Amino acid sequence: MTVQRRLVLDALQRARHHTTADEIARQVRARHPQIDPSTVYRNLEALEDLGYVTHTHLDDRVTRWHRADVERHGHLVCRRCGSEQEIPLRTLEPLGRRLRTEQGFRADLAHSAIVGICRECAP
Amino acid sequence: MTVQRRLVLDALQRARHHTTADEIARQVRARHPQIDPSTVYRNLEALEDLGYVTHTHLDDRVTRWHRADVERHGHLVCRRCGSEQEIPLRTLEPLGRRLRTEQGFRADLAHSAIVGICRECAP
DNA sequence: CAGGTTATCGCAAGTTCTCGCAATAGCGGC
DNA sequence: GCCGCTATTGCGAGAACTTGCGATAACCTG
Repeated sequence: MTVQRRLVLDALQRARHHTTADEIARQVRARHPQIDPSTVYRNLEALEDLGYVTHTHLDDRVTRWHRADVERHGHLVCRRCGSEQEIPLRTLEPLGRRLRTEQGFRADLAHSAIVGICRECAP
Repeated sequence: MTVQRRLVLDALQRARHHTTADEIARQVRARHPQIDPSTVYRNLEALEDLGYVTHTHLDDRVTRWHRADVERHGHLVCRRCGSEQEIPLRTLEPLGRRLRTEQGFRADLAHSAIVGICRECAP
């Protein structure tokens, strides 16, 4: 556990959840400008391998990072207005069970948000 | 419908499905090197707005493009071995209905692959 | 605690995709 | 066909990562 790795973890601790790697890099570099962004990116991956952090995919492009100990949950993202909504994993579990029994596939349904049109944007 | 747009559509027609924008740009530029990659990217978006093409997200990072007239289906991607498996949308429909009635959310369950561990990689 | 092995770091260059802008091509009305 | 308007293009710059590499720090092992 190096200094750099500690700083990445601290920044992640401070930001409540769903932070981008870029944002973390910015925070770390605000206090320690000599730390390279690539170090932050690499440490997020390393910390994920070690089980300290996880990432999810909310909207189409950016990866969001958070501590591994926060409660897991699903996401609904509206493709029209961009709103993000959290839903309990319980809602997704029936599908998880089905994929497990029918395909032998162990789905991680919290990993990617479900894209669609939210109630407010529906015609 | 400009020449460039036609070429992008043709390249997409030729590649069976799940092509990357980068690959399409490469193909188009093989014959017409003066066409800029940014034009390809912009045209994929434009063609999507026009309803000719769609994109999905398979593994974590790259966007995959395909013609809009191919049958829609879900994807299971193994995070360990990277294998991709197609599943009928029918399997995902119960969840779609549930999100619709409980949250008023119209989910597009073909848009993002479901990530997990496939049968072969399971311990 | 010295010596060697391995992991990690900072830097620089490379990828892939995005954006702003001036030039231009397509297109409808005359 | 010509004119003017708008959409589209190529180009250059830039954002957001990724990768290769030599230097350095961490960590065994005796």
